[in-house]
Amino acid sequence: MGEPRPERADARRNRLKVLEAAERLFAEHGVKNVSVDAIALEAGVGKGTVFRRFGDRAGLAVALLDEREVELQGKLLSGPPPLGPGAPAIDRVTAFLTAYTELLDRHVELFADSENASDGARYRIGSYRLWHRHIAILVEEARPDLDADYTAHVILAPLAADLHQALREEGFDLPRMQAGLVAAVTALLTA
Amino acid sequence: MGEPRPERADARRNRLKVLEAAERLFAEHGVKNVSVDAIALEAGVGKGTVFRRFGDRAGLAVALLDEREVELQGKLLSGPPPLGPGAPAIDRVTAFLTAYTELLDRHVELFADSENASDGARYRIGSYRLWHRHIAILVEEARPDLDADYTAHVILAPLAADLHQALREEGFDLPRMQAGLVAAVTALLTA
DNA sequence: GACCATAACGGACCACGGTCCGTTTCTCAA
DNA sequence: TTGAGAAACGGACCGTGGTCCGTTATGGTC
Repeated sequence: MGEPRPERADARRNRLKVLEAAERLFAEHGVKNVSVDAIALEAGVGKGTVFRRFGDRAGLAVALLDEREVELQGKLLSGPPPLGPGAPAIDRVTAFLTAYTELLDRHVELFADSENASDGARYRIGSYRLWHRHIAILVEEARPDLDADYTAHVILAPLAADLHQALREEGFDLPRMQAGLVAAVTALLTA
Repeated sequence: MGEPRPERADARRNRLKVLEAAERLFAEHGVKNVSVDAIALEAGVGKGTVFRRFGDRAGLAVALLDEREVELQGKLLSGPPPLGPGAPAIDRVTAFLTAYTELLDRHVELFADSENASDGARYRIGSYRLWHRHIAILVEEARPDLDADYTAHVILAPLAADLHQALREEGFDLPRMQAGLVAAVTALLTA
């Protein structure tokens, strides 16, 4: 890990152009109907630039989600309870699941794209790691007899974007899923 | 639903050739290092034939998994307890999860491929449907106060192949995951 | 056996994600 | 200001999944 050199001016310029172009095209045509070529074109940038910057298509989606996720992360780490510290574990988990599903529901397509990293990149990126650690700590608090690390993955699994999307299409609405999830996880964490 | 016309002789011949070729190549080079072109070539068949028959890459994986899954399905529906009918719901769910994770662990790559149907095809195919219905019935039996339909999806979510794969790579072994899953689901289904 | 409707075949073709590498732009220090 | 080294650019290029449609095999009928 060397020092992270400041971002070069042209790099920053292009990064913003790409993000902006992607947001525009995604909003207009739907995430999955927009190719990376199209984004590069709209941004007035070479395709190689997009990949250099974001790694792959999923990375671009991650970048677009980032600011919304960061907001939630901030609330978890230092916001008011029950999302932030200071409430019982079950309440905090419930608050997290509710907030996350809200976010997920509003940006399913983007999440779906961001989770599609053929290899398991999804489980290695920062935000998943953070959600996982957060939940694991709360599991440990509520049910020290369980395998907190693994159980946290179990709790996060139903938040997969493709499942959410499929269930929406099957007629489930958000409140029903939130209620179901909270009920399940509450049962799980109540000794 | 019209009558399903018997399979034509050449079609059957080619179907078997493709399945056989795929199995061979997958075993030798790893599922994700084998292209559909390569399979068609090895099978001595046009690429179009493969797609006509199996729809897409995921469909081919599904076909390869089919016989193993059918075996488990049979045991669920009419085998001896606790997998089959006649045991308490929790025991049946436990037995199912144990058996399924066994299967999943043995064929992760294939499962991963089969679940990669960019759109949510995964949740629409027969086997998922069947697992879901099975679990939903047992949830209903054990915890009639829960939303059985949705809860069944929650219980199946941790069985996603990409998660399983990622956790294996992170050092979790099968018994640990089985134990964790059974513990979680037991807690969930115990009122 | 000849004929026909129909289903299956197969490979050229396309779009897309991702890589590569010669060219351009930036930064910073002298 | 300039020059050198590093970093970023960008578009030609590649492999892959998936489609299309003219050609060929199949199996029933007379």
